[in-house]
Amino acid sequence: MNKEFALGKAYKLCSIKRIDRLFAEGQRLKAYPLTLMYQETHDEMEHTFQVLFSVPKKRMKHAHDRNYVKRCLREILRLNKAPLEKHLTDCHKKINFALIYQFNERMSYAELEQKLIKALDKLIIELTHEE
RNA sequence: CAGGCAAAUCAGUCUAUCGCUUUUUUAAAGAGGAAAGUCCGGGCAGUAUAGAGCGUCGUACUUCCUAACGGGAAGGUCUCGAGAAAGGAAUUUUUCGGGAACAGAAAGUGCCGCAGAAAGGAAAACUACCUGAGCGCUUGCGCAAGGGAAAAGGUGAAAAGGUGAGGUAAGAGCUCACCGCUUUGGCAGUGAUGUCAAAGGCAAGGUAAACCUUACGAACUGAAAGACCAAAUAUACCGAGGAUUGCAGCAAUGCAUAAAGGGCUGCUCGUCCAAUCUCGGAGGGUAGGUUGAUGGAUUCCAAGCGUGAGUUUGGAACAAGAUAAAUGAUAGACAACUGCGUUGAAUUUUUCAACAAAGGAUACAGAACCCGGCUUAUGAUUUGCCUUUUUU
Repeated sequence: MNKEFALGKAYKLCSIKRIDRLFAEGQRLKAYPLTLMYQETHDEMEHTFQVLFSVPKKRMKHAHDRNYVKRCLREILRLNKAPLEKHLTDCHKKINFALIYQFNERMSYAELEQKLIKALDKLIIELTHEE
């Protein structure tokens, strides 16, 4: 089976300690309506990055709306993660990052796709700059 | 045609591509009627607990159902609206549809604005009514202290039983009939209550969603509860083994080292204790993981019992288990439904049947230990009842 587009459990950032550290020490990258928190790491991981999706309850009151946005984000990342993965493999880097949705209403899949791809491009540029 | 109430059913299906979670991994399964609000009640778990009382909180017509409830079923009472019947009237009976925080006001305390003469002590005399000491004179009229009187007027949510008659100076349950009320007793009912009879001239108005009284119930916490496994690191503890020195000083001692002190002895050796190092064990326990946690007051079907909520017996089924939290995204098709139109029949407003362009799933909403309820949100269809409007 072609695993090119898979985004399984190993990609998920689950450890509470790592999440705490990410939010305490990580760097912030704004790409409205999304915010990325990212941090280079040396933890043992199967893949080049681990990610978590967050939609604040403050902004989206209903659970079904939050679920919808998270699903869309996950789906888009799944389909568009290739460039990021390639870059990280080339540089021999590993990162943890969080995707935070900072908008008060639901967006369509197409809109979100556009925004997220932009954000990922920005992230790659930032990572290059750091070197 | 529109609106309201009640009940029932459903909450899209299929295909392709790329994915997610779980498990017994060539495969199978994967959100709701409210998963929601977290408002009640239980299970489950931990902690506490001799018994009793006070306090606090909750509940409040009756009986029943239930694991339990503040939930439900059946019944009762009162009350509101509409209608009908009896009667001269007061009033009573009855039908249909709603509503009730529906225990106690004769244990005690508090409160009852404005209006009104008087609003709780069985109160109160403004107008009008009756009587009239006395005064004035035109001698049968006027004024009038005081007294009688709750019948009429007026005020109020409410004026102290009602209607009719007798009675009286005028009046009054003062007396009588009927109605209502209260008390007592009989009968019916498991009971709330109902009904019949007798007695009482009728007495202590409302407010308990004011304090309060009475009866019944409640120990507290909450799945982040609780139980278990357990790396790394450090280690009070246990066992085995190693090492126990160097420098300064007469010595005490000081310095160094991971550590090198004390008992037995005059001293050395030895041995014991302590300290220290290495290895092993053990314990608690962090990261992390397992469990709790999905087979149950379960669901469906049938039969019996019960007015009913329910319940008993038999048979069948296993139906999400995630944990920064899965159950999705994209594209297409189908279908419920709406139906521009076309054809046929009855007919010539229209009705019924068939075909059908086009539109076409859109509402409320996402399990977080599990159940029973309640409440709220909400799309569509069907059935029943009620109301309004228009047309014939």
